[in-house]
Amino acid sequence: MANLFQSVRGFNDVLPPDTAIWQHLHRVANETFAAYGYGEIRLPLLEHTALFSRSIGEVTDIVEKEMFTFLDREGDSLTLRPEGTACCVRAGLEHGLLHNQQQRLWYAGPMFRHERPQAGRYRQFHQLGAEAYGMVGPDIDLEVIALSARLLARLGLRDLTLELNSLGSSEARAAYRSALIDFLQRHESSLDADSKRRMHSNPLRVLDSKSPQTQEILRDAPKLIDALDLESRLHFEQLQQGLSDLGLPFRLNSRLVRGLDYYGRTVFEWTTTALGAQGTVCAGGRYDGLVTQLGGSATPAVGWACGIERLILLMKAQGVAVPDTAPHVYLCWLGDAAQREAARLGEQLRDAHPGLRLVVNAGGGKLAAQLKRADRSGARVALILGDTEIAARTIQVKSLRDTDTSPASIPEQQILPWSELSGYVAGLFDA
RNA sequence: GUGGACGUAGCUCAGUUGGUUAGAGUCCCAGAUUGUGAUUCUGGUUGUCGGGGGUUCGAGUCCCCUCGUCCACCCCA
Repeated sequence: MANLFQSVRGFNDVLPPDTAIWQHLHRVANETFAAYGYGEIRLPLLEHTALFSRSIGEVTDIVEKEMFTFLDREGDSLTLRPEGTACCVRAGLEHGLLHNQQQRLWYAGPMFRHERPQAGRYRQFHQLGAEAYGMVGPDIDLEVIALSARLLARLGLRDLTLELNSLGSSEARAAYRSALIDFLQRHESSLDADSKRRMHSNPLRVLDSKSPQTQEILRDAPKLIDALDLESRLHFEQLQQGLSDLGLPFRLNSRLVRGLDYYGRTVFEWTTTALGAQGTVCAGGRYDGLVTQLGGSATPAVGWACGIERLILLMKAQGVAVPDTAPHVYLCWLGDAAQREAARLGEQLRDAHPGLRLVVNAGGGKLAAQLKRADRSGARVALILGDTEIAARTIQVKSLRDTDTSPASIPEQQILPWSELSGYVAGLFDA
């Protein structure tokens, strides 16, 4: 059947088997951020367009061609947020969170970029981010990286690489930038087309080029690491020392740069080879200039963002176990009297056991059909209530799964008086 | 945004050089079993062949346009 409507391209639904993974991820994120004293900030999806063009950079691809921007009824230019950091700084300034103080914040939610969709890259995608304000030293860089490492580990992800680089102070970077442009101009004829274009718009990104020929030329290019100012070099060395102290392995990558203009000094990425071209799962760095750029007083800041869809793809690829959400119990009934009794018993059991997941059969059906639903629901046991049971104030308990994991094995089928039902059910979960 | 592959039942897919009424498995429903699932057997339902246009006596099959998915690039989380 051809559907009358379908979702907008790159905007996806998340359906029940998958929502369990999303919920698990959010639960783990919540706990991990709490473990480091980070508070959640909830931000609107829509901002004034200028917020992003001023922070991300006028000539970046995001601002030039990827934003969902429109005029509202009053003629104001609004944009669905393409990233969270600028929004977070805006909120921090608006509510006075950043002036002369420290803040540890995190956020999660949808972001919007008008790109050609691909697995792990959608027009509405979701990010999970950390932001720390008001701390200059490498200790906070270390903290946010350790936090990201712990989050990824708690999600059960393996074989990730932490890549690390320093972009230096803005002065050092500006000097390096012109040195690099000089170098690139001398080799312009040998560069690939993309790099020629980027040479002027964002020369640092040429370092990232995938063209082997360009990479060959870049071997003789001036190195960013050699251009670092003394203070940035010290900062970077102390961060590396800290990572070693915590036993967090990393790989120095002098080609690691950022697409967004506001980064300086520390930049890092967690990458995987398991996701094709969408290999970056988490990326971040320091952006000491951003708060000033958006009208606040000078405030150092460092943070990162994870792509939730990519984390979930990776969790699936690596077969990460997610807590079971199947019901514990499926209650079958036969006849009108049993139906009423089943509804009453179901509510009673839910009162007694707030963690219990219990489905009461609905929509009728003969016992075979009800048991089939019970089986397909994933429930561990089915309860059966008919006229015979009601007369005796009992209920039949039928085991639907092999329970070889529990030493006190459940007999396949037994009859329990109502008075013992609650105690029996308690043994089915939270073990 | 650029290049390429693919769209057939709810799901996974077959469908010959264009040829009658488009198939399989699975799922779902019913029965074998008036109250016992997952196994078995029998029967049944499910399609504007992504959409529109064209060529043809005839199009799932060929052509054009369009929408969508995927892969790579670009970019990025």
